[in-house]
Amino acid sequence: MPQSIPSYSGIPMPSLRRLPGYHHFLKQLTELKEEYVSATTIAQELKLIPIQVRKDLAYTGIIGKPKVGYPVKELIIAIEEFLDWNNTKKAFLVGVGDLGRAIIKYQGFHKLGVEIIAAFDSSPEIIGSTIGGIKILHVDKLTTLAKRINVKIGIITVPEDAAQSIADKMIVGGIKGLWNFAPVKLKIPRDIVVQSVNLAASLSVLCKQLSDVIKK
Amino acid sequence: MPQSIPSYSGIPMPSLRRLPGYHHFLKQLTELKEEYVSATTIAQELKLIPIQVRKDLAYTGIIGKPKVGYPVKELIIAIEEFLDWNNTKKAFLVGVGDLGRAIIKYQGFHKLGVEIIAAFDSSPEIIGSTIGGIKILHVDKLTTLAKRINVKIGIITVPEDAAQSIADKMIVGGIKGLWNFAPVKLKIPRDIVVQSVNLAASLSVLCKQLSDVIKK
DNA sequence: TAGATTGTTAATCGATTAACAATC
DNA sequence: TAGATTGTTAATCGATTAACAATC
Repeated sequence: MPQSIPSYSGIPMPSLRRLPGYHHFLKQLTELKEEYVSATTIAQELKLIPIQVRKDLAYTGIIGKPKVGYPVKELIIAIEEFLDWNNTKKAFLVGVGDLGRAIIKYQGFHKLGVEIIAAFDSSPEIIGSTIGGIKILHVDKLTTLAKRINVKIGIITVPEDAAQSIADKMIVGGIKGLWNFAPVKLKIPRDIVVQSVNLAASLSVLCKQLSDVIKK
Repeated sequence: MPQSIPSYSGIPMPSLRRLPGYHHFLKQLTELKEEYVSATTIAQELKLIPIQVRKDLAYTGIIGKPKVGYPVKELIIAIEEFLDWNNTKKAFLVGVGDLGRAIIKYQGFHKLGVEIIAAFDSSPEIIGSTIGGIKILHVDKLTTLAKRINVKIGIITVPEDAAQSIADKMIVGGIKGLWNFAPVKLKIPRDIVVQSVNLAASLSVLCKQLSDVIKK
């Protein structure tokens, strides 16, 4: 089997990943009171080509006007609907180190419809404290609480060796989507969705490109 | 122009991104004192298929033995050499918030050959202090210091609106590779390499897959 | 109107996967 | 030896890019 992913709605993964970038730029345009925007303009800003932008946007169901472009407000809404940002999803975060703290405090995920309800750790010093309005609880409460509150997303910011066991607990608690920052390939059932943020991969690519460029 | 990337050594980007994962698994094998490993074994562990593993590994120049597999130690070295991990590269980090702190403290990047030499911020409260053995300096010193010490990598962990100007400073300072955590498309000259960690894209993909799975 | 832009259908390109001979 | 595994060459698949008619 390949690195096959649970059926998602026909959109290619790269297109899906580009959509938030379009949204971001469109939001800037609304501040400038622009009513319409062309694929050409978007492409220039994001260093893409117009045809690619049109293809990507088409997946959201938006319909543009020839000669005019896309209606900015409608397009923003189309992207948000498509990405399901309006549907708030509850999330638990486990592992309140610096990275966990950064994610808890960062306001930007609300607009993606993700709301961190509680955070968990195993260290007695921080359990009971509050960060960015979020209570830090003991990991042991994770599973039962997840079940009770019907939490859908689990954010894993624990060290590598704890990641799998935390993932297991989350899954038992009924969590369906994992956002994983630990450098591990999580072993999970088919019906669970995972996105891993692979920092080592990203930095390695940078180093490799750098050494190639310099060598040349 | 597409999202074209500076000439890197013929390896496809997806293969390049998978290499650190292979390395990680191989390191575990050495602890178990395994001498050889087959593509099949690696594939199972990382949920890939053997042929893909063989193709990826071939880029490093490793030569395996039919029927036996790949020599683990040699393979580890081949990956490290290929990714240029043995060649230590100096890095500056700008933006000492929680995320910046997390990256400074994280030990794992040393093995990728990246050494954070100094960190920068604009907030007087933390300038002068030390985090994880790293001095926090004022951003104004960034450019001249980068030039003097010959720093190659810049890590950008500042808020969105500061990212571009920091990138500019880094480039003036002679930095050639940017590791960017701000949700911005940086505008940079051709000879500069960028890897952006796009958290919004990652989380959006998760949300979309989740809503598709649940809807079904 | 003329020209810019959309959306559709086709062509290209590159990564993944398959087939298979070579080999330990 | 027989069978598992590598590495190479070919086929497939999917994303990107091109071509072009439709249209405001």
